[in-house]
Amino acid sequence: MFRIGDFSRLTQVTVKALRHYDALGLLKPAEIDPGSGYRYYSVDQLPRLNRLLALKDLGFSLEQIGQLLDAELSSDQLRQMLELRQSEVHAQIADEQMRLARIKARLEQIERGTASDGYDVVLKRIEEQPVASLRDTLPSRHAIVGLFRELFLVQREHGWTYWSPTVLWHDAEFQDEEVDAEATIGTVDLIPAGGRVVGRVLPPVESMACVVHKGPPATASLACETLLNWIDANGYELAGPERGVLLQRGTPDGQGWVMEMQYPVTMTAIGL
Amino acid sequence: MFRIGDFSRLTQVTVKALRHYDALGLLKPAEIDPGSGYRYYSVDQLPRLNRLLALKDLGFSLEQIGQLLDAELSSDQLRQMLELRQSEVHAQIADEQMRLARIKARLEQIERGTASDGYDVVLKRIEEQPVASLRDTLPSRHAIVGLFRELFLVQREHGWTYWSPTVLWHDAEFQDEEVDAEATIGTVDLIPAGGRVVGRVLPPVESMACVVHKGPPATASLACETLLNWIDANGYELAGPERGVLLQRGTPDGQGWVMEMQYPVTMTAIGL
DNA sequence: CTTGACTCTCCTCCGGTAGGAGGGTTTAGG
DNA sequence: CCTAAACCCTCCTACCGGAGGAGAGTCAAG
Repeated sequence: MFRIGDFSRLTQVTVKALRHYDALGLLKPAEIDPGSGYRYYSVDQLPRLNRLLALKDLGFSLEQIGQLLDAELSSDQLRQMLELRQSEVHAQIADEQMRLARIKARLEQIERGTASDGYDVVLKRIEEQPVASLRDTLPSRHAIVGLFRELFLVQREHGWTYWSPTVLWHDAEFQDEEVDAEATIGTVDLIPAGGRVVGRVLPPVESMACVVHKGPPATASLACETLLNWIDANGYELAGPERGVLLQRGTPDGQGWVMEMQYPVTMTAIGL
Repeated sequence: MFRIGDFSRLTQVTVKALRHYDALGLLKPAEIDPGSGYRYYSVDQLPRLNRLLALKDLGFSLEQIGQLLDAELSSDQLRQMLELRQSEVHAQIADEQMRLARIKARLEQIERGTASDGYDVVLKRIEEQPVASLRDTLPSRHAIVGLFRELFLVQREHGWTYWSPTVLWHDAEFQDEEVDAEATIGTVDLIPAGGRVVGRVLPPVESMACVVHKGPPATASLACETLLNWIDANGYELAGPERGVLLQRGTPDGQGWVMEMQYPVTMTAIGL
């Protein structure tokens, strides 16, 4: 019979942990002195403790270990739990490797001196969204202003409430002539059919890489660049039309503008 | 200005989290209504929140993020923190992969039907230990009994207190003739020089793979087998003499014996 | 004016211990 | 027999990043 300190030295398990396992019912001491409350352990308990430690090493929680220790596990059930655990660990490793990729990308950014001040890329889910939409082929990207002017004319005419003016660039690659652009505003009002402005629902996007750009729309190129670098460096690829969301309209002299550039992405085959 | 719920929808960050960041001083709302306590956020706060989220994605704690956000980080300091983080993530991935290996080994054990009932391998550090030692070349492993008999004769003669009778098998490979064996007992008493029994200190072992075997010493072969399988399956290799520690002496009819088999191990080159 | 959606603060919970306060017990030596 | 050191006990708090809920107050639309 060992006192808790001796048993702790024997097994390399801290006294605190042994008491904790006792409290959780995972490893009751062979005997407890009713007078002093001292715990006394016997060598017979070593196998149980070792099983506990082995399961802990496999990453099971103490609660799960409690079930596994007492449940006289059929080897089939044990296998199931192990397989579950295996896939969990797999998932976690994948997670950590992606994190590592992000850190590396960041470090490389610093090495290259591409400061990308204030641009931080965030990956998020975008919900589907009902919009009033006006799509056309434009001579250049700048012409998007005219498209929105036309859209807002219709909006004011019907008195629709709206939010988040958003442009979608439908061209697979960047170009500055014959641009396929779509101007949209979020709204729940009914859009009459037959006009140039149509009602539709923007599809949800599972993975949208986003940066916020403060400044007039024309100065957003560095933001876009940062975003594209990030996407490349982290093993993603473009998976749909780029969006530009106007979060706050500024003044004509360039003050107060805030917009968010959004690129739908998926993992590349390499990343998986 | 957004109320917390709207800001939450905009950024995909839960209301709870936003309040938490406020409490920690990571992201104070642009304005708080003194009457109602309502938090109001502005688009100007998006860049800061995005930076926070980006750092969180890299695995920094909120406390670290607090420093990074406010410290006007020199890019050099940032790089150092990123590199530190990188090595931490590396270490964690290595950890998880070893865990995965252990789980796989366990699953394979089940597949093979090698039940290995009650044998659970534990890796621990063994401290250095002063012992009285008697080493000799034996005709067979069984002859270890005679070696211990001689050792205990000397022990009783001097009245040494002792603990943990331990045998060390010095042969690099298993053999059953001309066995190089060492019988030891832990003791702090002074061992006189000149006799067959000598005093020495067993070296500490960083990684000792151990199993506890209940039953007389002669029946320990399954335990050893389990241990060797485990060592192989988990990417370790033998790194020193095998030890057998007698934890509880039983009766001659085989009742009450408890011993621990110990193999010093190191990672194989592959494992690293 | 009501209703329903929204917000506030404050509390507990998760896991697996670590650390410490405050007090009792055992053991070895003088 | 006495004392000091080492050991043990229980109970409380802290860590991390929130989630969940209670109970109460606030806002906007009809």
